Amino acid sequence: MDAATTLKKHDLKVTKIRLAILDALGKTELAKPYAELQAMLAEFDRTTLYRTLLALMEKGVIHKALEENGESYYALCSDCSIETHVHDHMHFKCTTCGVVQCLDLPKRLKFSAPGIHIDSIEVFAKGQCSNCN
Amino acid sequence: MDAATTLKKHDLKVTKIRLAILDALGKTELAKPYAELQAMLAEFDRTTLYRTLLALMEKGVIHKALEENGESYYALCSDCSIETHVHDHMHFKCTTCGVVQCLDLPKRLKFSAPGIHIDSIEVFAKGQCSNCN
DNA sequence: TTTTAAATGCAACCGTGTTGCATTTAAAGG
DNA sequence: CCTTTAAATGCAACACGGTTGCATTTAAAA
Ligand SMILES: [Mn+2]
Ligand SMILES: [Mn+2]
Ligand SMILES: [Zn+2]
Ligand SMILES: [Zn+2]
Repeated sequence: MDAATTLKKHDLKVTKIRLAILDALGKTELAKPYAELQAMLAEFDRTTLYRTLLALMEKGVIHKALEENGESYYALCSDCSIETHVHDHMHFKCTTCGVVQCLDLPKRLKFSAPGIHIDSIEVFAKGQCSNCN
Repeated sequence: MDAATTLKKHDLKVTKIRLAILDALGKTELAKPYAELQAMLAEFDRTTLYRTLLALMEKGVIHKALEENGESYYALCSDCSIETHVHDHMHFKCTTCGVVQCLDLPKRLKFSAPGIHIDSIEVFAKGQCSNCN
């Protein structure tokens, strides 16, 4: 599906920066750091980038893969909508080359603790990617 | 063990702000947001707070429990040192009252993916704490 | 083509991260 | 208890992302 169709499906107007963001994130499971997005989208005002990322996240088009040392990484969602945000995957960062990717989880995670109720679980792993080991 | 002894054990000089940070974090598994620490430690320069948090983390006295929306939460380590940083626990945030705590994991986590090597895993869960459900 | 709610650009403010440098201080050694 | 000095602290300064208000532009419905 092309970017414009994706936007329409999520009730988002088709605008230049939205197409550019989807293009920048590509079609892979790789996440991009905010600074890199900002650089690729330097023609747009950073406030617009900020609000567009918020809108795309809210509508389930993209998600924040992780936040580390004040740096945020963004990636495309595979199958989210404004009412359903499900991420059955973990996030992995290669400590050698710095690449961040979304990886499928072998099985659905299930934790419990006395007295508390868990709604969602995020997993973040670090190590070496296939190119670096 | 008192705060001064803890600092000495980790090769840290006993200073006012270090004692104050350990005092602020208390003896529990509860994590404190940076802003709250900053408010409790307003008598110190924020640069000193910044560098002291870095030093305490490096030496294994405290750890950053989580980063969410640009806000960092800090908590005491239970058994870390400068050469060994092991956190066999998950982090939990109550979406109702906002409390963040370190929770023991039932079992050691083990994930794998083709081609990659995983060194460490962090788990972050959201839900309702025992006071809020 | 007209209309209008939504999107964008711009200015402005805030808080945190980060570094350099001068001053103060913890604590080791005598 | 003094002296000494590496480490810690305070202060200034800058970078950068988050956030909001408001005026202008624009996507797309009618
Ligand atoms: Mn992801
Ligand atoms: Mn913890
Ligand atoms: Zn790598
Ligand atoms: Zn609660």
